[in-house]
Amino acid sequence: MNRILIVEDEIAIVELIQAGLAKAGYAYEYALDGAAAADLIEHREYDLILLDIMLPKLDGYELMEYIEPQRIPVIFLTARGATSDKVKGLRMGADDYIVKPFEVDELLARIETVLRRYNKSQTQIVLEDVTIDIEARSVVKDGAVIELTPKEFDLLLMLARNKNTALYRETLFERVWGEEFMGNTRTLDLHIQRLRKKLSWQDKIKTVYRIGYKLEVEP
Amino acid sequence: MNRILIVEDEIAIVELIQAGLAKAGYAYEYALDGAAAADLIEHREYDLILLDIMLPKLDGYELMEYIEPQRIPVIFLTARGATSDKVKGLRMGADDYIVKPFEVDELLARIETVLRRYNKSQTQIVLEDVTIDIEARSVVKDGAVIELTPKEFDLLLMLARNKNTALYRETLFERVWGEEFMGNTRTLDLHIQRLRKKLSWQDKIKTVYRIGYKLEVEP
DNA sequence: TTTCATTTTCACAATTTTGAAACATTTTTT
DNA sequence: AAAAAATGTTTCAAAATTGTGAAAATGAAA
Repeated sequence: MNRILIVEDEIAIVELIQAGLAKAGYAYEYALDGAAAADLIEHREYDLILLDIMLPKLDGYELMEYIEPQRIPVIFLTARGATSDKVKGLRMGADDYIVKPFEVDELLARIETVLRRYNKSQTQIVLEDVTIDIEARSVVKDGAVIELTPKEFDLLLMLARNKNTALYRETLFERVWGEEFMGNTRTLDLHIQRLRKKLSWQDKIKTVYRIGYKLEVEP
Repeated sequence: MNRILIVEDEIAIVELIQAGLAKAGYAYEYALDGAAAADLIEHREYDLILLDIMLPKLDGYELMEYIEPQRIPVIFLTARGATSDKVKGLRMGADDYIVKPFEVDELLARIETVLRRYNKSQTQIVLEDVTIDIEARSVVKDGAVIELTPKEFDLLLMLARNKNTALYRETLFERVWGEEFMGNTRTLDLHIQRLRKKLSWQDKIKTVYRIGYKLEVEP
């Protein structure tokens, strides 16, 4: 889950943004002035910062200079809509510049775009002690790489994307193998067993009798 | 020098953009309809595409689907300013979305931002003990120059720009060789082997069975 | 034309993945 | 409790994929 810092002194706008971020599934914190923001940035890790320019104590530009060397992406969020302001903000290293008032949906789409550009977006699925990196097609458990074959990986991905949902054997087979399922083979079972063994997930990959399988992890 | 493609059917706007790009020192070409654009994209290399949505023959969205797998950054440039349009464009994979009429200076600043984030403006890529100089087309490892042939260099660059991502053989072949991949040749494998040997990267250039190859380095 | 570096093809080797078969075990139904 | 149905396990060889060495093709430079 991506962590976002909101730096903004108008509490109404903070609340507006918060609601949007929560709905989209981001973790967030906020700071109401520049000094508080600097403090948070120093002590915590963020994937993205939403930054107002006009702030008490330390303004957005000053803060930007402080953030830049840390290479955390920044979206300016401000009432100053003059082209010269936008150019200044972007030249300073911001990744986007949104003028108030804005629509939350556009903000969310632009956040997604910036995170995607930085490869910080949803290329990873974390399930308790296991991390699946979809782009790298790798799986790490407790810091150790688990080698999976292509079919095993695809199967795991399918289970992971539908965690805590019982999936029909037919569904699993058809989606992973891309061909119709005729029930007289032990192929799917075999792959499930191999996954269970490799991940030590005998307990987490549950058999749902007469239905199929379910990956049971913390929600 | 970065190469930019303008896809836009209003000649007045093309001229406006051209003037800006020229002043800022970019190389550019333009297409007045979607079909012409697709043709250019197929035969030439661009670092960025400025894309109008409403176009004759093939619209911007359709073109976007064609561009996306090639990972060329795109800025939508359009009169459609509704939030839903912006969200759609950005979700499709665009890197920015600018509503007409716009100011050229803002466009230039946003182009700069996108190129900066894609490391397209950078001339060096450093991967642990190896430095790739894109302009000089040279590779240095532990201070010593490694001589690579053109194909080897292009292949390495492709892997380096997508480090820690498993790339399909088809993708690699098509992007490095610029022609369609028909699976019955060992050419790609051979070049991979040569790269591994020359860089002593047997362990870093991983084979991803049934998929392709992946350059695995520190993130 | 000859030369030389580069790229590709070919044939085969080595490796990895996969699923069939046969049988064991568990769960549900009768 | 027995029968039936479904799922789990083990083994192993075929199939698919990738690696490799030698030789041929290509193409630019001398």
